Amino acid sequence: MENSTSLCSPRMLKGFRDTFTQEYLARRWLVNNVQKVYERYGFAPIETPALEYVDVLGKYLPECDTAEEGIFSFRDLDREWIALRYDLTAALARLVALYPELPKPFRRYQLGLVWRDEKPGLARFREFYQLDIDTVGCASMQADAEVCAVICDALTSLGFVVGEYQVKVSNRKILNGVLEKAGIDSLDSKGNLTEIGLTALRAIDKLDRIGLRGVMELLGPGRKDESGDFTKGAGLNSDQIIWIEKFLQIQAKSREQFCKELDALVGSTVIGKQGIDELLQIDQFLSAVGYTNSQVVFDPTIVRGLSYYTGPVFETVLTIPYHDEHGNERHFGSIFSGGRYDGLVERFLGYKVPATGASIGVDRLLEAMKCLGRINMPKATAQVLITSMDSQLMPEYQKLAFELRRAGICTELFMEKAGLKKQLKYADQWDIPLAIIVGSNEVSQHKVTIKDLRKGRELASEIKDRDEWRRSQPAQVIVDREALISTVQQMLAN
RNA sequence: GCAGCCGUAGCUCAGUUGUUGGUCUAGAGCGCCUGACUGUGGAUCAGGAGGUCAUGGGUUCGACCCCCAUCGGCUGUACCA
Repeated sequence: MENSTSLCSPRMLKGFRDTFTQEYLARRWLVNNVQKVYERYGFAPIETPALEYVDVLGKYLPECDTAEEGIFSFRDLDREWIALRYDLTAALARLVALYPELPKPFRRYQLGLVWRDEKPGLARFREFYQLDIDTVGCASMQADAEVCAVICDALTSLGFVVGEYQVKVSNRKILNGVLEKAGIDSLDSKGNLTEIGLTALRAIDKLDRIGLRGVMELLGPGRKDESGDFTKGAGLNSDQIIWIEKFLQIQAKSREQFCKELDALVGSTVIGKQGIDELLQIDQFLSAVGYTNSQVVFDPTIVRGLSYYTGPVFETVLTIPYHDEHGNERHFGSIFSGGRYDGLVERFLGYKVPATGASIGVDRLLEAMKCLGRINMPKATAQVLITSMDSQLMPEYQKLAFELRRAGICTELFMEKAGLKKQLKYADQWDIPLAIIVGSNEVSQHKVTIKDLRKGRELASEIKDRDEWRRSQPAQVIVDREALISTVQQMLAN
């Protein structure tokens, strides 16, 4: 035996996962459904590399000659800084800039792994899938409204009904209007967010976690959480905070009503007015095609990722709660988010290219659906296991297997030497629904035995006498060899 | 990054407790393997395999238990383009 200290430990990077069949099939089902919805709107699939130059991703720090934290980066043979992509949007901007001849609007969707070198947590990984949809080169609010509609349709295709999800929409221009109204310089001369504006937006973004009072503390001097940690605030005065509080507390029965309330608050600022107009246009489209206020709602507390959004922002939540291991009621985080980013391509081309889109957190949504019992996938693809208890009969088993496969039935043949008991247990462990048993008895009578393991499992609770149970075998049938395929098809069907 | 809690079998954990470190060559449940059942999974019963008590050092006659360090995990918080 090797000394155990000389063995290599099969360890794995934290925040990375192996995906087994059950989860793989569930993800494939989810992705297929959503992609079909995307295509129904005329979006087309593309793919881009996993690696990009760090400066293209916008993450190069020239003064340090290194990449920003939070991304996986390294140098290649040419000593160039490159990195694994942390989202799909940066690559889309690069793509649009690299192929200016692409007819606009350019409407694409993309499924891909992205990587972030951050602290992993509950349903937070360092490698995960995103499934993005974007329209590039269309400034109309109809494109933004369409994104909301796509989100609703995608969730519908996964079995969610109205009332189980909510697309929350706000607009960065409104937030800027509120800050302006409160006398906060949120934008500098180039239109970028200032430090104080950034801190204020971060505070607002935390509303769902720390509550209104927590947000107010963060807007003012700062906040101490229950662990005793202190977070420095934005240092706003109470008059300024009241403006923001008024804004956050807007509640309206409808999107239109929300815009009215908003108008009273920030309609007097140019940027705020613009933001309200944009929301009204989105409402117009959505209302015209029947997306109700319970599906898409205007919500002042939505902020989204801090830098590149320039207009409407979206965030989708599941309104169904779930219960954690302690029995506490909890809610899933945002599963489908995005917004308008008219400035992203400007970095490459020198002029603005309007763009809007959204991204599904595939793994997070999958996790939620698993929690809710909305996805149930088998552990294996085989529907039938042909047991082999007599090696002399192997040619016959092979024939059975190929007949079933030619009929389109996923079939596995047990090839190892093992007792029937072990083989049936194997089928049971992998959730294979049917087992075929053929021994000398069956061969001499030109029959096959087909055992329904799912049905057997159900009936097992009624077992009283084992011998009796074994003699009667209620979950299996013996049929003519010729009737194999039709019987299997019939048994799989119900 | 900061703070708190934790690390004993494949998994979930017991054992360490305010007068104490010796009973531990360390247990349970689940899972796994074998058999009762020479051709039948899930029930029942019997048996079996599986642990350098995270790692390294220290205190001690003696450490799973006390002290220090390291590593790993969980939770909260910060950051998250």
